[in-house]
Amino acid sequence: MNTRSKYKTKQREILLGYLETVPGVHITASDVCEYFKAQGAKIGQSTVYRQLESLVDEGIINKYIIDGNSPACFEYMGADSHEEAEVCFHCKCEKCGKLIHLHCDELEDIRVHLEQEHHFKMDPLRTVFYGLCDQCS
Amino acid sequence: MNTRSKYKTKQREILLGYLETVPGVHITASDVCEYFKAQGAKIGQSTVYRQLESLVDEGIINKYIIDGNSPACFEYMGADSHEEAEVCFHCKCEKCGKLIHLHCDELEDIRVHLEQEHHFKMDPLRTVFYGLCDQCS
DNA sequence: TTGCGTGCAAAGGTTTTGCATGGCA
DNA sequence: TGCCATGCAAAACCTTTGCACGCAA
Repeated sequence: MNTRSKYKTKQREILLGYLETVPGVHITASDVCEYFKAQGAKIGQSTVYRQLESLVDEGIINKYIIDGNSPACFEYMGADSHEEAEVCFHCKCEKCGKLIHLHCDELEDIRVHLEQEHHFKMDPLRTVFYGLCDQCS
Repeated sequence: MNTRSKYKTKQREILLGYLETVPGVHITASDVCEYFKAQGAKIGQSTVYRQLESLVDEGIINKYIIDGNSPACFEYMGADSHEEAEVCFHCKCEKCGKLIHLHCDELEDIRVHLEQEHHFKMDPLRTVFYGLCDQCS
């Protein structure tokens, strides 16, 4: 998975450094671009997209597609994430659009249940629970 | 949910008539446009998008986003899906696109769990489990 | 030196929107 | 008649791509 040859460029270092400061937070590509701009670092958006894609391939960050029109979200998983890191589930409020991420054993159970009883390998990265959040319901 | 006032326009009727002929098949917005073109019916793409959105709101069709860049898929769920019928969960295979309908108590439990423990009112009509089906995994 | 990474600009494709017109109730 | 739906075109949006240059190893 991370056998691909990788140069250690300045851009990659800055990006990784930033992501490490926001673990468990959802970041969009344009968030990253704006952070770079605020830092005075001039980095093309193509580079941002390409680096993010690489980091996803390497398993260092995860990519979430919450809904088709809003931009994809990325989340730092830690450099050691290939070691069975904690899985995260997502709930999206249909009214206010808030995104909630849950770390919950009970939800983990249903993944096992789906696989064992229904032979369906659920992908937590892609699955989003839609509904109404606390305030909106 | 389906209290919204709705005119019964010709375009809506044709669209619904088409969708009913392809239950369990995933259709894109441009598929619909091409179907209309083949039928000789001149219907703007804005109308297609707006009608599809309405039908999703009414629970008559479901919308699936397989990946952020390819177009969204729609699927006919049946006109009676809003009648508190049996609650049905959906699993979508990311590889072959197959859609699986599940009636399962254990899945029903997580809905209760999400509401009681996490104060999140999950919407089963909208929520789709993404992953790999039996054959594809 | 090799060839991957970068940056800019432009393209790509899907979906949304503004506004005048048409059609349902 | 009142209001919603339609249609056209243009815009918006995120993301990808082509190509020349720069930089890591």
